[in-house]
Amino acid sequence: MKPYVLIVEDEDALATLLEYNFGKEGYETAIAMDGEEALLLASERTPDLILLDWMLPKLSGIEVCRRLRRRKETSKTPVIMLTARGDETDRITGLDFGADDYMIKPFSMPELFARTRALMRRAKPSLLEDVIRVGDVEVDSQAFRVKRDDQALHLGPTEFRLLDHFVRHPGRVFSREQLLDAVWGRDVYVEARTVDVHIGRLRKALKLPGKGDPIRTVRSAGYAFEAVD
Amino acid sequence: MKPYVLIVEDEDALATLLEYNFGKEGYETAIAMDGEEALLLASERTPDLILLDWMLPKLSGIEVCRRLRRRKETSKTPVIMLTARGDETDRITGLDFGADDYMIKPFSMPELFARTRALMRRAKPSLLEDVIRVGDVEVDSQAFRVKRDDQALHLGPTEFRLLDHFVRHPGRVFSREQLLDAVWGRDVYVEARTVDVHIGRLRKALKLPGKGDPIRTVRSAGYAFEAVD
DNA sequence: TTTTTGTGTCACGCATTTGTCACCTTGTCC
DNA sequence: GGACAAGGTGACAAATGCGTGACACAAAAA
Repeated sequence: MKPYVLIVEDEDALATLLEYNFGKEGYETAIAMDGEEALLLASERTPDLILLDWMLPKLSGIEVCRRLRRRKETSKTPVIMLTARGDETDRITGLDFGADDYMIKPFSMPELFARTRALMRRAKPSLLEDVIRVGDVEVDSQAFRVKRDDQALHLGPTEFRLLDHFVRHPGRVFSREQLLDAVWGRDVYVEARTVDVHIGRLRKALKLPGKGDPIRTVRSAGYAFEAVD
Repeated sequence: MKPYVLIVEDEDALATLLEYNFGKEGYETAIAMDGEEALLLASERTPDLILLDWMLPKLSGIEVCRRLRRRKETSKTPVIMLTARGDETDRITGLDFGADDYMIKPFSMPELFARTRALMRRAKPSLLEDVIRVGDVEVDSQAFRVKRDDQALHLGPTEFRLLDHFVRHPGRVFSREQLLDAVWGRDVYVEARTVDVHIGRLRKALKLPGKGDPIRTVRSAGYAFEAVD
């Protein structure tokens, strides 16, 4: 559903400000207060964008960036460096340590959003698009509408978010835990089997006479959404 | 919605002056200080008009113009070139690089506004109009009048602003918080549920015998305004 | 002033949605 | 086939979200 932004910043005030503004702008956020926590959170759920402070306790921003790049999942995740004026500005400008962009504090929120969107558009355009089609299924996340074969369907909120997530990552298999993280949120506790029930409900809602089931069950692994015609 | 003007100008003083004057004239503005930023901003939100300096760092105005024309969204966006006297005036006069008009610095604001309006009227007349129609609902934001099926309706101020906002973004779902921001203002504190009450009042005010409800409730997400007949 | 109109909250009722469980079906491995 | 594990699903109580009438208060009009 929403793009997931990892904020790595040890200044409480700035971290909170970023979280507030990104939340309002429609992003899901998580905050890491130091480099180690950042790597941990990033491995728990792959972020769609990372805001990375240059000066950090435990591990420097550069080091975090380097390690993120070494991992397969985050090797291409957009990273925006946040630096204070004077932090070896020239080296930062080179961006030769793997960041995609940088902002010098203090910066304006609109500009940060602009760069954020630009980077995400480059990396994962589907995250910013409003209407996505997979096979005969069309999801409009701006109007909150779902169609199959131009037939409007009614989904509950959770089913909608679930489908939205699937449709943005077509073909990929998600475990129940991953789906819980992505659709329900990291903090709520729900039984893993609850996912099954919602998958069932989503299947029922997407059912059309003569049409196949676009959700594939991968035994002992999870579920995937695939195009059918 | 105000027309959105992208100002591409590297001279700080002129850029600020343009922003100030266009803001006062009722336009939304953004400033790009070089060619790359211009392309970035233009892709971020499609402008309704572009003021483009001829001499720019990184990418020349001509090159920017060419690239804008290549993109689908900006292929027909009006572009006014701003040139200093002597900048190969003859070639510029040809306008063969894709601009729609040009002004030689220093120029007079009223003349710039006149050309701006002329170009925008040609490209997108609806932006200059005050009355917007969605389905059978007509809103005149200048005269503060609302009609449905040519039947004049009476709305309170808040209902009017709410409808005005909706009508400018038909089909899109807005959360209560977004509506509070857009209609009440970012700074005032009102309960989110207050939006519900006003939605109810707006619905009642728009009710006409035999006519459907143009406001759609999206459970756990917000409200959207849609054309009905 | 009195009257009218508009605004923001609240509380109650109702319908939908949700998470969980229990029981059933299906798949897999020996 | 039998035994076990994993997935499907109907049922249901609880939670959630929404619509609305009522009300107090403020601002504007008369």
